[in-house]
Amino acid sequence: MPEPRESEKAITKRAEDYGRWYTDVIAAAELADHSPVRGCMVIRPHGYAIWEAIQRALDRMIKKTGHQNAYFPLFIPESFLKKEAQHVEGFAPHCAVVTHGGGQKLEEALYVRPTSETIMYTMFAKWIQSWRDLPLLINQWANVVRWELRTRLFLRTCEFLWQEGHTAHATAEEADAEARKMCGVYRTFAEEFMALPVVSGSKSEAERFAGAETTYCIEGLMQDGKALQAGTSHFLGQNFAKAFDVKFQTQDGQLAHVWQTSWGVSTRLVGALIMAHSDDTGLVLPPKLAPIPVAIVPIWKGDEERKATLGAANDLAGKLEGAGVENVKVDDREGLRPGAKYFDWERRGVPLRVEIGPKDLAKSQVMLVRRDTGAKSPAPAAEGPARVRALLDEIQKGLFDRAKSHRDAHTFSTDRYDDFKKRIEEAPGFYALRWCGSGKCEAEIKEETQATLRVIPFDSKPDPGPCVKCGANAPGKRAYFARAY
RNA sequence: CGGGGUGUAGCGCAGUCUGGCAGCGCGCUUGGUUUGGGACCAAGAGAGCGCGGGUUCGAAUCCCGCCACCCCGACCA
Repeated sequence: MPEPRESEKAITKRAEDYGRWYTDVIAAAELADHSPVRGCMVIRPHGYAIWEAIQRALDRMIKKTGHQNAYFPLFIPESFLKKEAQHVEGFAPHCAVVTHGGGQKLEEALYVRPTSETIMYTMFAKWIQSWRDLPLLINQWANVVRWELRTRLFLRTCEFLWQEGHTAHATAEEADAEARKMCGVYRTFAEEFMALPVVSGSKSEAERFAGAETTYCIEGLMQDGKALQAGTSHFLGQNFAKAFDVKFQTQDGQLAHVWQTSWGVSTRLVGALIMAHSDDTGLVLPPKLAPIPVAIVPIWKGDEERKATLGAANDLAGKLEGAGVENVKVDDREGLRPGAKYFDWERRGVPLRVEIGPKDLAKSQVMLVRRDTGAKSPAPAAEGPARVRALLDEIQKGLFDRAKSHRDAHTFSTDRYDDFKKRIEEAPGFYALRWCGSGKCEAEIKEETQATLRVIPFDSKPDPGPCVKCGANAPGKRAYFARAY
C-alpha cells in the first residue's frame, strides 16, 4: 500500500508504537471520540454499527440458549451493594454515587450500577418461590459505570455498554454448567463472528469476580502479544442468594437457596476486534460484523461512462442484497477520484471492495479487492454476486486463520523461571507455566514480570511437576500467563 | 493516584527562549476543469492562542494558580 500523504495525519505504524497505532486507527475509521467527560467515550456511528452487529449476533445466541431480555434500573441503593461482602469490597471504590435528587440530599445514596447483581437478585427473591420457577434465565443490555483512573477507548472507559446475563438454578451442578455453557457461547461468538481465536478456561482466585466462586473467561491474544479478556462468566454459588435471600421450595418441600451465575461481554469487544485484525493502513473488519461488508466504486470519465458504471454498480448492489449480502455501499460520490475512495474504505475496514470501470464493462467483469490481503482479482460480471459471497467467507476464515497462527506462534511453554522472565520481555505472548496454585507465587510473578495469570485452559491435560516459581508440586494443568490489557 | 508530555482554526503544526496587535499545510465553502491508487486552478469562510488571575503602554509569548487530554506505572470488562 502507498505511503500516506505527508500533510495528512498518518496512522502510526504498529511496529513503531502500538498504543498510538490503536488510537490512530480509531480516529481514522471514525469509530469513537473522547468526550468532554473524562474517561468517557462517544461511540460514533461507524463504531456503534459494529457494536450493533455484535449485539445482533450475540443476542440471537443468548436467546437460543433460553434466556430472555429484561431491563433493571441504573440506580442501586447503597444498602443493596453492601449486602455481599466480597462484592462491595470489589466494586464500591470504583463507583459513581448520586447523593442529590430534585435539589435535595437523598435519604440513601444511589450508586450508578457497576454491574447489576444486587438490584437484579433483589427482584429475583420476589419472583422465585418454587423449583418450578427455576431456572430463571435473564439477560440485560445496558450501560454500566466504573470509575476507572486510566482509560482507553473501548478497552477501558468509565462508562461502557455491555450485556449481563444473570441466572438462578436449583443445583450447584446446573448453575456451574450454565456458567460454562455461556463461556462456550462467548467462545463460539468470538471465533465465528469476530474471527478471534480465544483460550477459554478458568481464572485464578486472585483474578476472579468479586463475589464469585469460580470465574470462567475467554482470553484473546492481540497482535502485540498482550492478552485481552474478551468475556467472563461466573459461577456465583449461593453467595448472593444468601445475601439477598433468594430461596425456593424444593420438590420435597424443603427451603433452599438458589445457585446463580452471571456473565457478560462489553464494548471492549470492539477494541479486541480492532487490535486483532487491523493493519498499518487502518481498520480491518471480519465480514460477519462489518457494518458495510462491500463497497462498490464505479469509475468514470464523463457522463456516459458515469451512467454506465454507476448503473452496473447499482445493479450488482441489488443482486447482492438479493443474495443475502446486506448494506452494500455504492460509492457514487462526485468530486472524489477513485483512489481517494479506495483509501477511504480501507481506513474504515470494509472487507471487500468492488471496482467497476469502463475497462471492466468492456470485458463484462468486475474487479474484487480484498481488504485483508490486498489481493485483486477480476470476476465475470455474471458471477459477481456468487464470487463476492465466496470471498467474504474466505476473508472471514482468512482472518481467523491468520489470528490463530499468530496466537499459536506466540504461545510458549517453559519450566524455568529465569527463562520465562527473559522471554516475556523479548517475545510477549501466552506462557504456559506450571503453577502450584498459591496466590503468593502468582503475586510475585506479577510483581516481577508484569504478567498475570490469564486463564487455566479447559482443553488441556494435567501436567504435574515443580511450580515454576517456588518449585513446590504443581499437580494440575499449566496456567497461561501473559501481560494483559 | 505517582512519573513524563502536550494544550494556538475541524485536524496536524510553526510562532513562546529574545513581548509589538496570529501564521502554514490538510480539511471545509463556492465556481470551473478532472476522475483505473489520496486531482488541479481560482476565490472564500474559520482561531485571538485550555481556564482564571497578575506584570506591562502592549501578553499566545513573562509570573502565579487551576483544568483537561495523551503516554508510562499501581487497580479493572
